[in-house]
Amino acid sequence: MIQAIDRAARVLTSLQGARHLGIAELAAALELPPSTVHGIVKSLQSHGLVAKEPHGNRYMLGPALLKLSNVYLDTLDVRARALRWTAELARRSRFATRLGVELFDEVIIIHHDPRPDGTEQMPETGLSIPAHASALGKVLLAYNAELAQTVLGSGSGAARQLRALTGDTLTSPRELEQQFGQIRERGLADELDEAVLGEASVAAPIADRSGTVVAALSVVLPSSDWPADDAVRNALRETARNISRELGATRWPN
Amino acid sequence: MIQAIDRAARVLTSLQGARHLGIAELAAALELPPSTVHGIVKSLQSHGLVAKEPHGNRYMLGPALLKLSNVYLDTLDVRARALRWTAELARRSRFATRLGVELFDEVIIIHHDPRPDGTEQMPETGLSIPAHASALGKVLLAYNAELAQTVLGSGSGAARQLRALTGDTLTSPRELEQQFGQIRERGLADELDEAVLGEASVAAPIADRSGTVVAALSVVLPSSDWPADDAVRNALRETARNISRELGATRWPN
DNA sequence: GGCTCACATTCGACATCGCCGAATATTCCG
DNA sequence: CGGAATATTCGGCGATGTCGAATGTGAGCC
Repeated sequence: MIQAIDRAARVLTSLQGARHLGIAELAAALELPPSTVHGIVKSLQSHGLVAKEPHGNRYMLGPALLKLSNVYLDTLDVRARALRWTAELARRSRFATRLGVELFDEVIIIHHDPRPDGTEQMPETGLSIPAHASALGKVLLAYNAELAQTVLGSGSGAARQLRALTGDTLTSPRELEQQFGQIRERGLADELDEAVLGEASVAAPIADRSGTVVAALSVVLPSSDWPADDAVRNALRETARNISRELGATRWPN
Repeated sequence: MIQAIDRAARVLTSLQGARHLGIAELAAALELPPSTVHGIVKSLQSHGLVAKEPHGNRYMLGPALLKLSNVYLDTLDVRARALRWTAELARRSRFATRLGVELFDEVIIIHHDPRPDGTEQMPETGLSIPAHASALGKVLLAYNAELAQTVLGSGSGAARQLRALTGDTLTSPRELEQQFGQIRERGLADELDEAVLGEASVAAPIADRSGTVVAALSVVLPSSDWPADDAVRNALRETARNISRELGATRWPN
């Protein structure tokens, strides 16, 4: 791990959490001398990765990130191939759909089709949700033991507490692990009020050519509509299968 | 400029251009030994800024960029305040609108309202366009001499050629500079087929509390509808003014 | 309006940290 | 199954980034 790059990344992460920070604040956050932080920030700034706020002397994330992230989305094969299918799923199910991939202990939404009822809804692409608190995340965890290991805690019976987002968030690794067997069996994961109150979701795995689960697809429904009826669950499973097939998968988990 | 961070940023830029690259290809692009590049890439990877492609051994941009860019957009004051206004402008003008900020010699679109005719349109947020080939860019250049300096070439009468995107792109710094006076006078910049054939646009500056132009707003119209009629031009100017006012500007350029 | 303080920024010397070449492991070809 | 191209690991030398002190700058207070 190259020290300077590690520090630079931590600067970006700090700004991600705090939006606007001065050199001194950053220095405190990273436990480094201000002059050191200044050098890092200047380097990042010269590439547009951070920007100085117009008239203050604090720094914020920079516009280059937007360009990079746009290219990132374009390079994702899963996403490109999934778009048509998810739109169709949203239309048929009358619910919003999400496509997510893993980012450490979170799921990041790489595509979102709003619920097709004509209401204005905030686009969710780019949002990230703790893996253990979402149907998307549970799918990714259930099919990736290594990831589950790192998220749920170090190995054996460690009763590490996970972060609760609502009163219904499952915070015990054991409870979650118990769900994984069922998820693998049914090819679907459920979640009810675990990330956002009033919101539930069902997710299915998407596999690539090698059979690895590379993404998850979910439909999001009001908690009052939970559990989703079989028509929706089947449509979801079918859609995930079709996307997997398009990625070259010959067998898939569900 | 810290060397390691500079190199890391150049890795990201290379991946931005080429989508997928192996260590050897990256090493060639940056003119560095492969082992050096490997260290850099590994460091970036450990923060999710680059990712190894699922089964090849090439690297691509990573999901952390998406999360960062999402926060970047949330951080932008101009954007938050402009949203309501641009939606209204799109509705009234019946054209698509764009909000852009400067990123070196380009304009990056930080918000896009699709043309409200119900057709499916690709979202343009995150797209970047060379500053000299867009109405948005011309506005930003006209009101920022320092920026114009660096984009149009080093000072005096250097006849540096700018990149042509279409046959109609203005590639001579002199021609562009001549437009700037008019732009400042009218508070509007025009562009016709200079970035994309068949597409024209008109843009207006957005100023902040200190009177600095921090963003530009444009309406995009089919070339066949150019020049935009006065109703549209006035609505555009009004909208830009309203946004500026909301940012605390007491005087604005147009 | 002047003074003070806190913060950002610059600079240079020391020592650390990352760079690179060679060796090894791995993957992808034929 | 063999060979080549590529990714990856490792360690010693030296360039590079780090940090403390000095300077510049702005804001807030009396």
